[in-house]
Amino acid sequence: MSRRNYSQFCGLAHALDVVGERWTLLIVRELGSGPKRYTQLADTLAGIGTSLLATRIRQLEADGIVRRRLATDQPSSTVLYELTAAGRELAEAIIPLAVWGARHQMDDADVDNEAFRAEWVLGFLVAGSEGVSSDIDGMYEFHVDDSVACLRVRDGRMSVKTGACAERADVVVQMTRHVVASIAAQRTTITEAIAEGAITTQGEPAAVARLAAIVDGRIYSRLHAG
Amino acid sequence: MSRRNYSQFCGLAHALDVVGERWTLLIVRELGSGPKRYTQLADTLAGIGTSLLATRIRQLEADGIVRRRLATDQPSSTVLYELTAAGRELAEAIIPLAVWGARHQMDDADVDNEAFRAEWVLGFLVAGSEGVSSDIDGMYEFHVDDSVACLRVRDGRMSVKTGACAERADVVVQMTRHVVASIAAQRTTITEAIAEGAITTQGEPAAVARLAAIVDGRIYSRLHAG
DNA sequence: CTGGATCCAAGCTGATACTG
DNA sequence: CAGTATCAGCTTGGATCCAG
Repeated sequence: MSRRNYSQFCGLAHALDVVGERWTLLIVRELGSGPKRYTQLADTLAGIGTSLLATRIRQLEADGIVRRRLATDQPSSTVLYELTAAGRELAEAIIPLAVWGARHQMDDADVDNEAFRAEWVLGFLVAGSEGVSSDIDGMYEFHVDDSVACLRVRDGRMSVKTGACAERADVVVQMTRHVVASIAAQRTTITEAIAEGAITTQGEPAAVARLAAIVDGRIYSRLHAG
Repeated sequence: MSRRNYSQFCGLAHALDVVGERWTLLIVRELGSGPKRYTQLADTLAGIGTSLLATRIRQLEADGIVRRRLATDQPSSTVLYELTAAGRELAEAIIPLAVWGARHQMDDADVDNEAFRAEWVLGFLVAGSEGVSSDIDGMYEFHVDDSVACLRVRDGRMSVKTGACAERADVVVQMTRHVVASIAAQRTTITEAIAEGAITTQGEPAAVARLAAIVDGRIYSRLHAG
């Protein structure tokens, strides 16, 4: 009944005792961009199988990382899964790992053969809140191929949500996944890509420039630090 | 032959394709505190089994995270495993996850029944280099129960090594694992523990105070941020 | 000291079928 | 829609023994 565990008095070992099994961290990633329904998770996590997904969610609930909630605005008794406070901290804690993966383990060959979502690639922009000055606020809508996600910056913190922005976005940008791949791999910057026309933008030029500064500054301070 | 993979164009998914299997990240953690021999790894990672360890090391080598090297100062042809540049970046990227685990998933009940090493608990002090002003240098030797590790701070960066400091340490501190557990869980600070006599110190009072400020400041800025 | 080989147990995948 | 149940087949992991 009790899961396999490492039995080491070490933060990493304890973290992996809880979220080290296959699929578990990807579920946390999914819920990091807003509450989701069971079938939404099953769709996005292609290959998990309904039985294993149910098991993983149960484990995450038992460990206080995920909470189930009844959607109030939905017609029937639709269940929503959302992160607890500890779960949100976990979702932030894995961002450096995601950035590492984007930088070191993703190459162009993958782009066309893999599943893709805009919110997955926005994730690495949310790398910590301390770098963004708290007077920059904004809603930025990203269209990558046919996928849409919303990046919100407020009070020096960033958050990502699946789908279009709820309110009107300050800036709407459109690009292909190949452009995203180039930026992730640091072969180009968002500023360059906009200048070259690889990214089309709608919105005030000042707001666009602000977004570009955030993203490029973020990427460089993060990845060129080491 | 090729490993199971998630097939998602996402940094986290790609990172987990490479280091998501059981034991892999713990091997990276071990090599984060200095190069190690095969048997050292096998000893520390109790339960892994020699065959699986060999497989994991081979995978990490193939993925450019670990490199093998012949120890020049050793008698025979002893092999040493060490992290590559990408591996060191990975070791840094998983520190927030380790901090999360220490904060949320470790409680007192574990302390006596689990394996323990001083370098494991020093790991969460190394949480990023940007917080330490670059004029603080020092070598701090930690004795926790019978385990010894060395924390070095230089040029605003921290690093952890297994065993006693190579050079003479500025400060030597001695404590039990229970005190470490209390600090990790934020039930006390290192400053308080020293004042109460739960930690004994050797070295100049000014250097001790500097260490205390580093550790306590680091913990609080990291964990009270969210 | 560094692993390879082996055997068995545990975990994962995929499919299908069934319930409130 | 939101799961649970089951089951066969495959892949991984664990433990022990053994070889260069």
